[in-house]
Amino acid sequence: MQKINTPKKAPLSRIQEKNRNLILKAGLEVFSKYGFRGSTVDQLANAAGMSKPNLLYYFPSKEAVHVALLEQLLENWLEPLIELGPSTNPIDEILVYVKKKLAMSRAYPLESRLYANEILQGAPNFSGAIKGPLKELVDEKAALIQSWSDEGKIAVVNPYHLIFSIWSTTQHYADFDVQIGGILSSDKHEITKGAECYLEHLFRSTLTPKT
Amino acid sequence: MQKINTPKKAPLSRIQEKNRNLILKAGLEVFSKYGFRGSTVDQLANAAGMSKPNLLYYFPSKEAVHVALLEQLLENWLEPLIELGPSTNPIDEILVYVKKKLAMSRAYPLESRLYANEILQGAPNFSGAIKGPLKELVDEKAALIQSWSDEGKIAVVNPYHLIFSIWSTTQHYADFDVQIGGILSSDKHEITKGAECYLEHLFRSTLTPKT
DNA sequence: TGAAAAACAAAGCAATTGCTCAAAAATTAA
DNA sequence: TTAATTTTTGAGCAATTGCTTTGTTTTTCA
Repeated sequence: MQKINTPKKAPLSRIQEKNRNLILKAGLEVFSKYGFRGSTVDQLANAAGMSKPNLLYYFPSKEAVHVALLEQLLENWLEPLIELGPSTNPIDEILVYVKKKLAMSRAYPLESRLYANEILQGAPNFSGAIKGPLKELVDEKAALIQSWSDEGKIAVVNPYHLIFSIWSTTQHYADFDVQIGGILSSDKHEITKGAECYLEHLFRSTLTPKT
Repeated sequence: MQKINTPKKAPLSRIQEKNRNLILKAGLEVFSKYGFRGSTVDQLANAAGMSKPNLLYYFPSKEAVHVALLEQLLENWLEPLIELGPSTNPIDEILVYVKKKLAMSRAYPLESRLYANEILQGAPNFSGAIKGPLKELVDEKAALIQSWSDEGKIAVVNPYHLIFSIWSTTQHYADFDVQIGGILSSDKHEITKGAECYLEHLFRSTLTPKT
């Protein structure tokens, strides 16, 4: 099959590459903090260190920056779940997924908040991705988890709600960061260690079958 | 001690009562969907069914509506946790709390999203409440849970992270509603039942001490 | 080196923002 | 009824919004 449908893809000069990245980085900072409607092109341009018309020279509109960010986000978001696969030790396999998600919350809190903002506002630019690739992937992995459950290798749990609880507990440390920091006085590293230890216990005891 | 510090508290006429409530209801709808910065006074006035100047006759500014909502929110928010108290059966006591939180997510999704929006944006109008009343309450309940843990009545868990995981898993069903609805095809009632059943298992197995 | 192309930004556009003003309408109290 | 008070709004304010126009500067490459 030939690359027929690829629209003319000018190969991006060095300076284009650099500026697009600056803009996307700025967009991540601003959109993740204020949401799409609460962010302004002025803020984006300031954060990117360039003039407003120059920003709009690289992206046709504020929305285009947002969409580009969301598209890029989806890949990273799906990746750890994609890696969840058949294993002789399903419990550990799932726990590895939990730890990857927690590590991502810690390494990419802005991305997590960008995602949370988009979903909170009704996913106006993301509902396609949710009902498409995301749903497909989750269905596939839920079936895998269900089979482990059927074989008695893990406890009987609803695989969808299991996945939701993994998402919510791990992302919570990024999205509700301010709240957690206000309640716990420990430093970030301490919190992450506590979270990892707790979540390990939480999901291990849930997944371990009753003998 | 006399009520000396009470500022002049005009007792609100019937019409004031009605219109303030209309505005707060409108504010809940709009702010929970778009966040503070993404919402406009026009939207508020429209949703409240009154003219813009009339809305600003009852609240001095857009921010005043937002603050009033957040203040009201804090009480409802704390209530279920306040009710968590000494019990001969700590595990069930905690599970009751989980169910109350889940029920609140289902009954008041807009409130949950309003709260999530505020935290996501760095809690500009809420950090006082977090570091004050919220932290105090959580500290108190964490100590209670810790004592149960020390006495061997529940498993050894970090009580703070336990509470965070209860918050995150239950609120997830309100805040990420759109995502869940996109992945699960079941109706709302079915989802809530599944969630309740799953969370019961999740926290019961986590809290049950190893014999 | 020089001409074509790409990158940039000052100024400005109509529309929208949060909010005010002045005056009209509705309600209340005498 | 009438006068005082409360409630409501059309019009409009300066500032900000997303984006364009227009032209200048910089880079590319022959």
